[in-house]
Amino acid sequence: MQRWTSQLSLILEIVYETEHFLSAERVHQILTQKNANIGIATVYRNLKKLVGQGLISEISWKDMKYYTRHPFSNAFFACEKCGNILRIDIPIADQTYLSNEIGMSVNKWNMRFEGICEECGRCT
Amino acid sequence: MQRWTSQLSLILEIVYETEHFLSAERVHQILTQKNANIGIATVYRNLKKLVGQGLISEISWKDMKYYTRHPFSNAFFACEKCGNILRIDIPIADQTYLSNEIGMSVNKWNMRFEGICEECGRCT
DNA sequence: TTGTTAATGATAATCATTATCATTAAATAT
DNA sequence: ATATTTAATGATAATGATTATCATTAACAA
Repeated sequence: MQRWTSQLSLILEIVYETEHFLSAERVHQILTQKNANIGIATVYRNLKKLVGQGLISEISWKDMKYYTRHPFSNAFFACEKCGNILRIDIPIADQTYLSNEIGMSVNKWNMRFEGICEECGRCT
Repeated sequence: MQRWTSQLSLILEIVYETEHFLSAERVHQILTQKNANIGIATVYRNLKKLVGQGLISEISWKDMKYYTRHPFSNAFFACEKCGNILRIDIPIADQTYLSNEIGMSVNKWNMRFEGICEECGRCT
């Protein structure tokens, strides 16, 4: 059976209070800032577990994995300059709309966009 | 300046004659089958170079990178039943349209859909 | 044909992630 | 409340895909 540990709780909390994507290392950083002394292995373990339970979701970009509180399907924008990964909401990202557009029943999707984010675009 | 080597040529050829995604290791395997004795480091190096030149494109899936002859941006549909990965063309996948929709300049995108394909849907 | 230097190949290094294992602490039974 | 069971933790070693290093090779221009 599964045990609800304080570590798991804290990690879930951090992912849930963040709108965008976090790497495992970033989660560990935040934990340290909060004076929670949790081993990096436990962070990796619990993020993986939470994905398995469908509470959060995971994407791969370049050489790392990133996590977000939005389970399942996501659209995200990765800035080529600052490296931030922003979750975005786009109207086309609708299950029914997509199924019609594609002509097959879509259960899950993942859209990755790369470019220059608003902030980086402003300060050329 | 850049040099057109026999190794680069062979690697590009292999990616171009394959419709699906290939890992670096798979490319190396195929090279070996063709009796081309090319070091694995060269395979990685040249795949990366070809991506940089926009001749092929790269995705990250789980813990590995995969390469396809379709440059830059791709839409794929993975059938959960038969496991086939179909490359699809969808009208929403237009650079300008997407940039407007998202509000940031999109240079590159990648869409992965998962569900039941037409054929599998027909013969429930 | 020769000189320059980018590319190669063998392999060591890197680095994100996972496995190991002794110890700790949830959850359950007493 | 206490003891028991065993999943979870934390420190760290191991893994594995990818990248860096460097002596050697081979494109390509002169």
